[in-house]
Amino acid sequence: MRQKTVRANIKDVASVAGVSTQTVSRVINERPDVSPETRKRVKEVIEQVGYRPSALARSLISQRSHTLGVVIAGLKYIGPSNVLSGIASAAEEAGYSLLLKELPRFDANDIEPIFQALFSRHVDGIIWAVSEVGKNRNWVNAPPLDIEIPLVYLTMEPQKKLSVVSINNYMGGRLAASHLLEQGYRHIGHIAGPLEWWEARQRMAAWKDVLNEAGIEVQANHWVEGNWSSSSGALAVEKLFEQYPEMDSIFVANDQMALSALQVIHQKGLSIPEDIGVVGFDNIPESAYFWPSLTTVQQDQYHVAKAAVEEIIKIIESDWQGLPPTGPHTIMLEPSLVVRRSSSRLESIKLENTNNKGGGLV
Amino acid sequence: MRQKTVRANIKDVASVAGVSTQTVSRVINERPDVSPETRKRVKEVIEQVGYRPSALARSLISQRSHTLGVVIAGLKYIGPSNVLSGIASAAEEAGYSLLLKELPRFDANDIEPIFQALFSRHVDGIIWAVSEVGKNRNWVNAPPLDIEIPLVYLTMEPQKKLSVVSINNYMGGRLAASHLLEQGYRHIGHIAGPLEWWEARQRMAAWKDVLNEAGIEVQANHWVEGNWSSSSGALAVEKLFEQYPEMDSIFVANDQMALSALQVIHQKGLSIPEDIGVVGFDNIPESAYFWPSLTTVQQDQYHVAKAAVEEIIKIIESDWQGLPPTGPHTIMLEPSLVVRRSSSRLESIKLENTNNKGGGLV
DNA sequence: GTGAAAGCGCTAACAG
DNA sequence: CTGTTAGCGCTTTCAC
Repeated sequence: MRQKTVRANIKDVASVAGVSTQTVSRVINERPDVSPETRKRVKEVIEQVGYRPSALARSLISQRSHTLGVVIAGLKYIGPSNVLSGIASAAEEAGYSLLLKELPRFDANDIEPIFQALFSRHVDGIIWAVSEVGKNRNWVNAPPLDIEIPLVYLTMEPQKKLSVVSINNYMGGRLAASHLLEQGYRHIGHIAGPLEWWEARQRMAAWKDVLNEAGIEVQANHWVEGNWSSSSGALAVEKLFEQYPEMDSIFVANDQMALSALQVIHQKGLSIPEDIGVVGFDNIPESAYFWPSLTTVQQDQYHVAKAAVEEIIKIIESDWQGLPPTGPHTIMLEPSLVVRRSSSRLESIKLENTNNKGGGLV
Repeated sequence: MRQKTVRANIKDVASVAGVSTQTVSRVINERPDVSPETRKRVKEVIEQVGYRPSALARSLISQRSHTLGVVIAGLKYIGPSNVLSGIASAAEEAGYSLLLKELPRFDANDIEPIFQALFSRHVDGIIWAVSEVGKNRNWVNAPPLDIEIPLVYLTMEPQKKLSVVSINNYMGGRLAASHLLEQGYRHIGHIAGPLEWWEARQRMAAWKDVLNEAGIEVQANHWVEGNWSSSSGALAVEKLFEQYPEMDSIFVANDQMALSALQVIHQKGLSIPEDIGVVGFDNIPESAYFWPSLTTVQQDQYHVAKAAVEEIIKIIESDWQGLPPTGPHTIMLEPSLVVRRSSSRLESIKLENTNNKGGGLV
């Protein structure tokens, strides 16, 4: 019972204006070779009948959709949604639309239908914005279909043959651990993210390296694995206190876990940062209002996302212009440290000097 | 310098299989009227040449894209991203793709290009998932273009002629205020969200009504307006203490502001919930780990979103089947109260009885 | 400057 | 059961 199309099409415009469809086409594409009068008349008719060119028909013939596929997971978490926000605004700015697919899980491996759906809608490129977790990158060197379009990955171990854009998690971990050393802490524990995650492994490796370089031996009882959630953080910190009683500070792999760590430490009657220093990772907006305000590593997801969009559009445009394909790039953005109360044992530290978002209540 | 199309199309399949394109079409659409042998052969060829039907071409001819437009704002906040997550999974389940547009601001009013972009890509329906803020609904009764496709709004004042899906914010506010009364608090202050927001007005109105019904007079100095952010919450609570010294509890319009309220109250040396009770709104995952854990109103954004998708798909399918258009619906989902430590002055209260997400550390 | 014809990849309608 | 013809809405030759 499909109804006949109601919206005006190029033919309607042509016949009302008394010209051919080609002429209308020329007008809407702002081509030079149309006489001013004709152009004016056609434009009026377009206004009048409310004509809107069909991007679908255009894509079909031009083989370009000006649409990017975005694959993401965990939108209910703040990180991925920041990423998506960055992708959306960068794409908008560049005149591209976004076709969104959310994976049901971070380590979903049934990706073929995803690619199918995106290909069949002729996206010009794909941004794979799912963090590297477990074996969810197994397919990258043996893709499910021939991927003949640009593909940029967000947040994964750089690989020669792939375009990857990521925050440098390892450097972030180093910032955190080094800072605790500078503050005079020497027994620095670690609450890791789930080690299936590349990001968690990087942060942990940095912590180890920094301590080793300072001549401090890292032992198996000095760290515990969490799962990013606040509840896992609470369990982890309890365990850490048990197995590492000399501990005087903790580098926690994200702010959510750090939040519950703060709470457990309070309950033990210990004071922060005097007895125990705490540093988190992410700089979620609330962390400035934790009690005490949380020192943390700032990673700018929004700009990583922008960089990814810019990269993919560069590739698309250049290979549409027949330019030689630029080889795959790796782009690593550097995180920064936001120093707040939870780690500031030395009074000389100036708080919030790396962050303009308004200070915590110290 | 556009390259000739590389991907196999229906003609290629047809000629390799030695049948007409029509037969191939019948096979990919699982039509019954194809002989088993032909079907088998065609399917083999499809496999072999890696043929993927073009959704674009199909949409063009069938006038259906199986794509939904989603317009949203503030993706970097947790609420909107939860909403989007719900929309994404419900759409996926129903076999629809999503074309995403993020508005640069909640009260953006330059919506015509948004509609253009969505229409020109022939979306089957639009979910307007931007909260009602200020005058950003001015256009609903005089749309920028003829909107001939289903449109469902999320989170706005119900209107007779529109399909609206929302959490019942007013009831949420009532739950919060009533709970504080039950706990024996009598001087209940309020930190409102920005009153440009419909949701903020609803929550505030409920607070007023509940107090009035209990015979408590609400005065202008009993509330302060914030802007949803933690920093505004800190300022608001300071101001509230000044202008309403007898205050013994606060209903805060979201959890972020409640977080900084807790912090300020601590700094004043007051104890929660004994001296001051606090109730928030949203139930963000961290709120169970605030200090003390936060009583709050749970609104299930994810399910609101699902309801919206189901509603719009119902409309789409029914008017594609030529059924009489079902009139616009209003769907209101009820929030629930999650009782935690920050408001539990009476010991008899059982904590966390309405929430299965694992308790706060009380 | 402008138009006619062909076709992007697919499906509806009708033959046979 | 299967093929032919036409055409979705647009753009790209190539005439005139």
